[in-house]
Amino acid sequence: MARRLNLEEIGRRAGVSRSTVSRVVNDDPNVSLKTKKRVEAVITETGYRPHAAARSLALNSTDVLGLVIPSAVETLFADPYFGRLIFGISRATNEVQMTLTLFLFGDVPDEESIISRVVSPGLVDGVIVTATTMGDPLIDYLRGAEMPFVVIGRPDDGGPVFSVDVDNRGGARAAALHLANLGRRRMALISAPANTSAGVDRTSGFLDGLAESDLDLEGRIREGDWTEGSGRAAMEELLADQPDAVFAASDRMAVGAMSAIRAAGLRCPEDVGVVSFDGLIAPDQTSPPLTSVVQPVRKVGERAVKLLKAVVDDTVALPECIVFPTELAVGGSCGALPEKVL
Amino acid sequence: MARRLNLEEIGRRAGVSRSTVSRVVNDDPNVSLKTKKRVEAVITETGYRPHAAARSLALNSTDVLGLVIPSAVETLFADPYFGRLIFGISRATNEVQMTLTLFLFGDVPDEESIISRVVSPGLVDGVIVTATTMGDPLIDYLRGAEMPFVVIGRPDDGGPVFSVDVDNRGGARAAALHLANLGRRRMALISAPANTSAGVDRTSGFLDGLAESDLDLEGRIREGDWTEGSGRAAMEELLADQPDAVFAASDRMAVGAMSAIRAAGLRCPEDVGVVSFDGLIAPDQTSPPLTSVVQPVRKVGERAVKLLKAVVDDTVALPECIVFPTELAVGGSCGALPEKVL
DNA sequence: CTTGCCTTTGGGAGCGCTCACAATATAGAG
DNA sequence: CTCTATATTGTGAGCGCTCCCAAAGGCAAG
Repeated sequence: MARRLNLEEIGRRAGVSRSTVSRVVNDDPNVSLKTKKRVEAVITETGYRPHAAARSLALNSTDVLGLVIPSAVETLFADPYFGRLIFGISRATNEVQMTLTLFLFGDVPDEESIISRVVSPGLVDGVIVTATTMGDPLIDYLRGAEMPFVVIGRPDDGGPVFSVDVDNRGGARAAALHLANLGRRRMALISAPANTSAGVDRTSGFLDGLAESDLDLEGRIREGDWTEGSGRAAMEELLADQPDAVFAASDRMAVGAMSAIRAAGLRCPEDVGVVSFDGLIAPDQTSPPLTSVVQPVRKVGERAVKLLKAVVDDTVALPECIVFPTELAVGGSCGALPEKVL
Repeated sequence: MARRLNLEEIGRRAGVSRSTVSRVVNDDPNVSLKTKKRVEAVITETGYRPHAAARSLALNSTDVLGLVIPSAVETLFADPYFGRLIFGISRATNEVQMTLTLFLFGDVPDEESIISRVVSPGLVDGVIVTATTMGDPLIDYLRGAEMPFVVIGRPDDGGPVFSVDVDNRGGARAAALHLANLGRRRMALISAPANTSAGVDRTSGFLDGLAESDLDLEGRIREGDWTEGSGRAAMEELLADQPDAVFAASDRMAVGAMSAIRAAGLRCPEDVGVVSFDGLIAPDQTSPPLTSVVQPVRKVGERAVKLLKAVVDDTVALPECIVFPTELAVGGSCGALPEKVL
């Protein structure tokens, strides 16, 4: 009665052997049509489903991918970026008929136990790592455990890894050039944490663009922590230096900056132009709509999954770094009229 | 050389049997200290980690929980609710030393393949289901597959299920009473989708509160879809009826409503008071700060995990429905002075 | 020295699956 | 009708782990 449903049992009921049932389940063409029908009937009737763990053990492959976010403090999660990324990765994972498991680090005590699960064999076939900070030991753990992985972002050290990133530097540079073209001269920067590759790249890209325009920050720079609150605080300080434009390294920080500008009785874009990075805020969510460097978050997620699958299947030769271009989406916050979009 | 690391191999190197190594790995006290040390040394030295799938097969338990969100359209994901919920669940899962896998339904083609994975044995020990719509067949699939599950929200039909919910009805009622106490008389409602239990409960709770105050909506009701845009559109329509207050069934919709109020040249709270549900928006993110019915999202997630674990471990008798209370957090948007908080 | 008890260790079987290969059935050609 | 070639099915072994029980070792009491 309480006999566990397995290949043997299905075979018994259909009058065939375990192998034949296995063939049917796995769409092996070497089964006669008649047998196949019979077995399929029994499977539907019993509601049999193969045991995933047994399959994983035999195949030494789980069809599960992991997504590791080592610095998932709750505030960080308020950023729409992660929702979007998780969504994109999840979709792509579904598309290749795999399952996604999530490793979010809360506080330090978790860490060790999570890492040990991440790298333990037989749980996931490979992992996507994102939001790492410079010098994060996780990468080395993964290497040591021979767990296939793909990094979203730019890996910190020179070691060869597979990675998917966006052109943070180019995007930030475009933001600077755009503001310079609009005649802004006293620009300010709300940068992202310098212990992340995105933070570093966006800052240096913005400085590149300024330099090309013969401009300089002259100290009008504050580091935020991706949050709206930090953007607001940074802007409040920066306003003392009377900038005529500000580049915030993330949408959330830009929203904070805009509220600080408004609170100071200044107008955006007339008094202070704002350009941000991410492109995740819908035009009708801020007024004026944010001009932002758009990064293709979903594409990044999808590409990361495809790349990881290739790494797992060993169908890719050398570590490759894929970099997606970014694009400036002009709203009203920078002072350009939407009609004047290049 | 390329000998796979397993219990047998570790045992060979430590001069003991696979059973002894297993005992060491699982902290079985029946091992002499000397042996234990020796085995542990080999384990550290080799970086051995037990094979999760093999373990799962032998134990018939995976230590993995699933989180199923069957209606994860991308827009839905823009709501801070899900980020918060996923975070809470993830933390709680880590705390009990388990792993979380995510089943997000994208579009319909995914569905079947995802469901079949959700209910397939050996992948997860149980699942938490949230954001279901009325009549979602998923619940029946889970029942049929004998997969332990816990629903977040109120299950649609009468069938006995384990569930964790918040007091949507009581919270919405409190919102109505609060506004009525402040002297508002022409209230409007931006409701959440009527095919969700939260939508239904928040609407009926609000109506309860109005009735107790001898008030009526008189048709000033529009259904939103949780998004900011839908809140804005709903408010634009409702303004024609000149309401003096509005209750939006979610924070996001309230933010949309506030922007519609502002766009119409009206003031909040003076002309139209606003109360929302969720309590996920920081006070400094809107001006004036939102008065909102706070639901303990993280607690809900944590409780769901604990309950599911109890169901999986079979340490709980009858299906129980846990309902968390909600609490009105008074900001400025309703017209009450923060000092006047009851 | 023997006996019995408790601690510690080892070996067999089995979890449900896949794979390789052997065995059988089927069919077509001679 | 026999013989091979091919299509189809069954069997054994093994993936790495846990559990159960038997075997071995240690120790104190008789």
